[in-house]
Amino acid sequence: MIQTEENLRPPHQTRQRRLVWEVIKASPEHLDAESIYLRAKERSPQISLATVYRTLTFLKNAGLVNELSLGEDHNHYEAVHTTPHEHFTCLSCGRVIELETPQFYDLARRLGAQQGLQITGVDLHLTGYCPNCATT
Amino acid sequence: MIQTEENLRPPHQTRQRRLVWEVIKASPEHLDAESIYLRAKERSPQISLATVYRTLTFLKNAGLVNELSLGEDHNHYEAVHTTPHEHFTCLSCGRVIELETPQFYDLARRLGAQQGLQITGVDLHLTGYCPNCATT
DNA sequence: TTATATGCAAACAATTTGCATCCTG
DNA sequence: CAGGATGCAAATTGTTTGCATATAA
Repeated sequence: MIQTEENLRPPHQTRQRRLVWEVIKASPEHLDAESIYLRAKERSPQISLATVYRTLTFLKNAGLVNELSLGEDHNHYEAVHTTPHEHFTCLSCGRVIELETPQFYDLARRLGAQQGLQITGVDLHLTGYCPNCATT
Repeated sequence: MIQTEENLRPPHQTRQRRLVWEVIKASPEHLDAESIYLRAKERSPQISLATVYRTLTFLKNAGLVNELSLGEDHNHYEAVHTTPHEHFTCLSCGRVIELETPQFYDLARRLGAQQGLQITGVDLHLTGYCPNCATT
């Protein structure tokens, strides 16, 4: 059926959706679907992994959650920050560090504009060695 | 067996490896494994997808090929350029544009250093609208 | 000749989907 | 009560692996 003002309804507010969203918001790290599932399960043992994935899609569309590709074979998720930021992964210990460097966004927009590109998203993933692991 | 100077042999030079490498070098776009497989198959019909994947791993380790995550559920591959560059994906038409903007690398190294990070890799993926699709 | 590379098919891991049922609004 | 959301299991997709055979050096 075509969605019209008439029949369009707001999405349902369910225990599972609230739960997944709370798990993501509560975590300082970037969880993958499995971890979100396990944490949600602690509070709602019947929740299924499929629902977690469906909810993640829902939250992404709602603009509440970011999906991250950090070079692994599965994705990670984070609550959308008010301020844009980047991710750094240490090649030695695997730690992921967040950086708030708006300079990248300015630079991206500026350089993009020079080529006629309208930049709406900047996804920067840095790799290298963190202070603990740096060789020098 | 443990690899020593004694028993270490150079990798074999096979038709399949040459073929996969030529396909990648010859393509201006960023092919995925399946596309590489299909193109290689035109010239060597018996080649298998498994060999393509194994060769991609081999070429990555050799530093000849880059693996790209462009937001899809599968990876893309490109020959390593002499100059670093970034990728831009148009959200409207899907076109991928390459940008050569060393500024990002300088900025990344500079900002990283400020936090004690030794940056070895900069993976930047821009999204937005290309000149044809820009709404202005 | 001998370790390495290949092809095939089976195994895997992450994610998606069909369907019957449940539940929110 | 009606349409959306869930749970379960099965299906898909991208990628990897075991093993017998073929091949480069």
